[in-house]
Amino acid sequence: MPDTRVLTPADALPILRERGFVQDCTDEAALGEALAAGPVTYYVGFDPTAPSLHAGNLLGLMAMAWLQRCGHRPIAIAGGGTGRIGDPSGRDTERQLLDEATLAANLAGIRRQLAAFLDLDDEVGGPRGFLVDNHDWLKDLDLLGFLRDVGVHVPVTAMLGRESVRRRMEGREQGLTFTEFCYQLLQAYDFAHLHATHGCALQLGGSDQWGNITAGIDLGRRLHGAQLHGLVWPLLTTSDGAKFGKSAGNAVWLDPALTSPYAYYQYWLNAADADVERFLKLFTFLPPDEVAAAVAAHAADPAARHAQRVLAREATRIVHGDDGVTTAERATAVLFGDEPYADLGDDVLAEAFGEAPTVEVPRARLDEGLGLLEALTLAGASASNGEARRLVQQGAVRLNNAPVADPARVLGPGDLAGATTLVLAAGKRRRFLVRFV
RNA sequence: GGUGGGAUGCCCGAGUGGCCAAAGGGACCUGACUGUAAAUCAGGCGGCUCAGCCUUCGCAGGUUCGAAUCCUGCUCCCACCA
Repeated sequence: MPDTRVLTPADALPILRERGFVQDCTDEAALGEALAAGPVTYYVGFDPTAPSLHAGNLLGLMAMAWLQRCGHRPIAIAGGGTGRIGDPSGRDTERQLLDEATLAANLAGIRRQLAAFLDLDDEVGGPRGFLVDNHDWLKDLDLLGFLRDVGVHVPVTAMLGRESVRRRMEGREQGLTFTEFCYQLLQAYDFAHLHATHGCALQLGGSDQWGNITAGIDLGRRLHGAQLHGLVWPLLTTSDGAKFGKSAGNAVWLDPALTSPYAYYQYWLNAADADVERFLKLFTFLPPDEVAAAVAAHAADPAARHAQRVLAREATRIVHGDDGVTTAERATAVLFGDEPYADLGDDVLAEAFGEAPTVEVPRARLDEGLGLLEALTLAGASASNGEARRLVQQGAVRLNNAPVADPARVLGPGDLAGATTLVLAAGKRRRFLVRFV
């Protein structure tokens, strides 16, 4: 249920604060006044080093969405220009540079995903908001002009004082290349440029971006006499210390081809009790009273995980729509029930297990008898037959949802759950389809 | 440039001639409990045709009945000195 309150520009800062997006900001009174005075154009940068945005980008996406709902005007920058350089903040080694084709593909993917959160115009400079690639203006900078017009306003002492630079300079092994050193200058230039060309007055980012953001505010003042604002959200961790946005060590992507709607839904459904309220505020558009209601219902009966279900449903809906939610919930219902699978049509299997990895094996293998261990390895449930053997011996393996305890078990045509398919499970959650063709 | 020290399984890190497929920890996988959680407990964690066998301890050779452990050369890393 989306928030049906009518939001005004003045609501922006209180909402962001209430929902946990504000770790720090520049002069809060001035920022509040600017936002209250009418639509403010703001920007958030996205790293184009991957073909899809991921859960770690959600804070920025949600913050942008709230601001737009309050009537402000978003600019999303895909850092196609700075992505060619690499931000030294928060990393100890020089980043790998990307080639042009990869960057172009990544930008296209990001553009599609932004549409789920923001209402953007197609053309740069549009009134509703838009996506730009900072490569568009950075590529044309000429060195002499840049040094004369911009460089004279940049005190090197400030650049040297930044935490990210100092740490690298003090590091015995690392050092810092000139290219990396200039990264903050380019990002600062972005902000000043967006102010000059589109009236952008606010930059948001993760708290690790604070230095880069204030650098841009400085440059905007020196270059254009502008008063710019900055706001950063906290870096997220989960209560059990795992990295936020990682599932079994893998990133949780927004692209359904990389992380299925089912897997995405499951990520949120598995949120720890201690995290769920925070996540409801950050990653759904539910109004505060509904968040409170979900949390209260959960506290009354933790085993039902009401709050996690609400979180999973709403978060999945934002990215994958109602259809994604339906698919994910249906798959969840079948996968976590404990009926043996028998006499199922292949279409039913495909529907229920569409999310599971599938391998195709020649039909003859089944007719002549296929060893269970080999089947597990073929399906990807185990890395070797030895591992498959261990899984069986530990009682982790189920065939069509019925436990199998014999490592020497041989699969035959009678083990099919449908016309061509059987379902192997390793543990409670990992399912694999084997299709015989 | 000199002098020492080191390179071990996904990561960290023991091991200085046989009892070593290699201690311990982490990560990860599985089971029990539970709520598809957390915490806890238990098992597993090189490969195989698995009570046995095969291949691993930077790389290449050598000594020995037998080497991760000793010797030689090579590659890379670290510390201190200059």
